[in-house]
Amino acid sequence: MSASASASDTPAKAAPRRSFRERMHQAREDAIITTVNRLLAEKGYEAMTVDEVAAEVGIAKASLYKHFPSKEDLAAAAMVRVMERARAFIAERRGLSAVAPIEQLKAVARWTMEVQLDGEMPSLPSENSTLRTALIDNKAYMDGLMEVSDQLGEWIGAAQSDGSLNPALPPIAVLYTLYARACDPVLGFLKTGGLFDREQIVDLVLSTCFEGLRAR
Amino acid sequence: MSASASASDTPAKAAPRRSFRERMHQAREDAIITTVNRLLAEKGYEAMTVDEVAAEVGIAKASLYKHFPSKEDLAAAAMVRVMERARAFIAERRGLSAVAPIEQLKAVARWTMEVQLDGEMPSLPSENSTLRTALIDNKAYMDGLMEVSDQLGEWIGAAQSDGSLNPALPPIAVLYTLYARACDPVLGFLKTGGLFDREQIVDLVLSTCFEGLRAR
DNA sequence: GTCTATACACAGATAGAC
DNA sequence: GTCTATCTGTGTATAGAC
Repeated sequence: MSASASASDTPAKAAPRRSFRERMHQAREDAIITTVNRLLAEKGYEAMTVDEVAAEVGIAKASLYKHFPSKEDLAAAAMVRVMERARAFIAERRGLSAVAPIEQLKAVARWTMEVQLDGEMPSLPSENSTLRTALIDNKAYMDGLMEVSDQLGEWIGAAQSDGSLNPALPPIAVLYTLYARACDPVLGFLKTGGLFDREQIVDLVLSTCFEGLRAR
Repeated sequence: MSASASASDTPAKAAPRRSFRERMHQAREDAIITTVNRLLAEKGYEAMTVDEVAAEVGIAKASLYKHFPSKEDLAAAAMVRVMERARAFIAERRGLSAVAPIEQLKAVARWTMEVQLDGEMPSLPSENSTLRTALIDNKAYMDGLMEVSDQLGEWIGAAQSDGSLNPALPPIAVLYTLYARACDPVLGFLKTGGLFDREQIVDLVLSTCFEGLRAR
């Protein structure tokens, strides 16, 4: 209804102009999600406050609520975006068909750990949080999770078939182990220690993950 | 001053009677810590409320604050007790001098994971929480942590010397990797999946930890 | 030391003007 | 959609009687 109020736009340019506004809108929401993402990575869902988010983004709290109806949706949006990034990364790797499956899995684990080290991995408090249930009801998140899991599952199966990945391990356990790298506290511990640089830390944890602690 | 008000006690029995009261006091605090421990494991520090603790223990919130001056102290007490349990476990294992060092490390990792699976491992939110700083100022906790780390460090060094543990890994990285088993989300994931029983889960994660994902 | 009742602060969420 | 101002619930912590 109010859409035709300012209908004096030239028909040819109507679409671009609305597109521009939507781009602005999208950019604002992107900035919000980026902030939420960082805060979620730093302090977790419970400790993050909406006031804080609004302050860091530089807008009023009420404005935030025009974009996202609740704190849960705010956090869920951040989780969805990370899942999208993961999907994009995997889709890109998928093109490299010459790479061995186990190397693909290592690449994904490495990417996950780098994201966490960069403070961009919103770690959800492992057990029963209100956020958990919200995510389960979030179609975008669950779809992304399923797609990522499917692709990883393929690589896991292939790696077990070609003998590079331990065939005795249930694929689901391997999948969970890879996901767990996203919130592995060892990365933060080693980073705080200050003895190793970013690449060394990732290499170390990647080694313990795939090669194990025991000598070979 | 008021201590001598009811000084009609027979001198011989004075100590036992005060001991009894202290036992009651200790038992109450133990019950509190047990509840805190469980809630901390279930929902984490931020999500746990003092009201909840009081309700589950079955006493008034004000009474709780007579035992522990703040929520942080409450949580810290639970962390200290777990650390004490770890120290006790390690001290016990220390007596088994015939056991290979790497088996000692595995035993500790196994114990840690079992405690977590039993919902008795209060996982502190990995990053900067108010609880973290409180623990650093807690002498009992830090002393326990140091002692545990020292003993594990000895076993790690011995295991690397006898060639069972990968000598290329920095001991500190091994230590952190073992500590990380206390909050490994893979345990909970596999438990929720319902496909494996408790022992299978522990064996699986212990295997991925020491043997790695890659085939040997 | 235990209770009931309450102070105090702050978080999530809204109202309503512009 | 953005703002200021506010409502409402809830959480930590205390007061004060017993």
